[in-house]
Amino acid sequence: MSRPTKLTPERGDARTRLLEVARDILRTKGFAATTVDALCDAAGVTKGAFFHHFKSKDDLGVAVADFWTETTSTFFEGAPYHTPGDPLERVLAYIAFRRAIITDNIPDFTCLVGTLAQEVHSTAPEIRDAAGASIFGHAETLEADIAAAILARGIEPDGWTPASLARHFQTVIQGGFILAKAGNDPDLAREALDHLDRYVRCLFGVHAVAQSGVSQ
Amino acid sequence: MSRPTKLTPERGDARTRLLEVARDILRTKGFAATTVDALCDAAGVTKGAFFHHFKSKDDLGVAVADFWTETTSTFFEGAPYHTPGDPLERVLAYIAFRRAIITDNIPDFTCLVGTLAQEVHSTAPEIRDAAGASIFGHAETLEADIAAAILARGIEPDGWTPASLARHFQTVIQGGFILAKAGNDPDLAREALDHLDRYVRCLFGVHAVAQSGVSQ
DNA sequence: GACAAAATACCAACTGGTTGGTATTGATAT
DNA sequence: ATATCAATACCAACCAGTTGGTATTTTGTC
Repeated sequence: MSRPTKLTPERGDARTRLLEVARDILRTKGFAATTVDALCDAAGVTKGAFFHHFKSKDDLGVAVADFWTETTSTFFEGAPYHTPGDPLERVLAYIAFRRAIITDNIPDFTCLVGTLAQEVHSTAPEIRDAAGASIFGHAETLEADIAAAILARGIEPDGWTPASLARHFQTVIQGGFILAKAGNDPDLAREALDHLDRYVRCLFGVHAVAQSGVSQ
Repeated sequence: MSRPTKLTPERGDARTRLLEVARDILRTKGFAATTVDALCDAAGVTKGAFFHHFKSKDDLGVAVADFWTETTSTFFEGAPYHTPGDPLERVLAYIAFRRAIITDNIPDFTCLVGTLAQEVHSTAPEIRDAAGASIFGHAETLEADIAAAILARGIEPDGWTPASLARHFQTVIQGGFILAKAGNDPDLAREALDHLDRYVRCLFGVHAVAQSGVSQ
C-alpha cells in the first residue's frame, strides 16, 4: 500500500511498479483499452502518484516503451546465443533462442513495442517512435554477427545487407506474433522462426541439422 | 441524412456505410480508440441506426472483419498474379503483387484484420477469430499454386509444406506492416517482401532476375 | 391490385457509468 | 525546513448503449 520507504523497499518505487504493470497489462489489452485507473489499481498506487510521475497517459506510453528497451537489452545481452565462436552459429543460435523463449501463454512472449507501434502509429507519434527505436535498436545488435558471418563464410550477398537481414529477423518475429495471436496458437510463432532459420541457412549455403519443427 | 430508399440508393444503406467507414477508421486508429459516435458521424447516420444494425461495438468488430474477408477475397481473385501458366511464376507474382500495392500512405495498404487480431486477441475472442479466419483463409488460397510449383519444379520440401509456406507469406506480410508502422516508412514493408521473394527462389532453387530492391 | 398489418430502417434525445486529468492536503527523507 | 512523493477527493467531458418514436418497405389477404 505504502510508499517506497525503507520499511518496504522491496516493492520498488511507484514509478517502477507502474511501468511493470503497464508492460504486462498493455501487452495483453493494448494501450487504448487500458485505463489509468486499472494501472494504478494493479500497481497499488493512486492516481495522484501516477500523474506525479507521468504527465499524461501518452507520457507513460513513451516511458514504458523506453523501459522495454532497457530491460530487453539487458535480457538479450545476457542470453546464451553469444557464446559460439563461429558468427553464423551465433546468428542461428539467436533464432533458436527466440524460438526457445516462446511459451504457452501468448502475452508472456509477445512484444510490447510491436503491439504499441501497431496500435498508435498514427495517433501517438511519440509512442510510435519510442517503440520503433526499440525494435530497430534491437535489430542493430544483430548486424555485427551477420556481417562477420558473411566474411567467415566467404559469401557474397546479392541484394541484401546485414542491416536489411537483421530487420527481416524482426519482421518474421513480429509477423509470427501476429499469426500466433490471430490463430491463438503459439506454434505459429515457432513455425515462423523455423522458416527464418531455413532462409538464413539458404543464404549462407549450409544445410539444416536434425531439427524439431512444428511445420505440418 | 437520408435512408436507403429507392430515392437515394447510391449512398448504400446505413449498415454498409458504417462498415466502410469502420474499415478505414479502425485501420488508422485501432478498435478501442475509435468511438461509436465517430463511426456514426463519418457514416452520416445516428447511433440509433448503429445499434439497429449491430447489437454492440464488438458485434461491429466481427462484422467488419467479415466484410474485410469478402472484399479482399474479391480483390485478390481478380488480381493479375493468377495469369502465368507456370505455378511458381504465379507464386512469385503474388509476392510481386503484394509489393506493388504498397503505397505512400501506411493506413491505405496495411491489413485491418492483422491490426484487429493484434489488438483484441485476448479481450474480444469473437473479433480475433473472425480476423484469424480472414488471414488463414487468404493463406489457404495460395496453397494450390505452391503445391503445383513443388510438383512442376520437382523439388522435395525438407521440413515445410505448402500450408506452412503459405502461412509464412502472411507472417512476412504482417511483420512488414509492423515494421513499416514502427519506422513510419512503407519501404520497410517492401523490403520484407524482397526477402520473401529471395526465400522462395532459394527453396525452389531458382535465381532472381534483375530486381528493384530497396534494401540498403 | 388495393389495403391493412407487420417488419424493417432509421432518428433525436437521453442515461448512467467511466475517462483522463486536477486541486489540495499530508507524509517522508535529507 | 523544504523539496519530493503520494493520498484523497473531485470534475467536466466522453463513453457505450437505451428509449420511444417515425418513415419506409414488404408481406399477407381478399
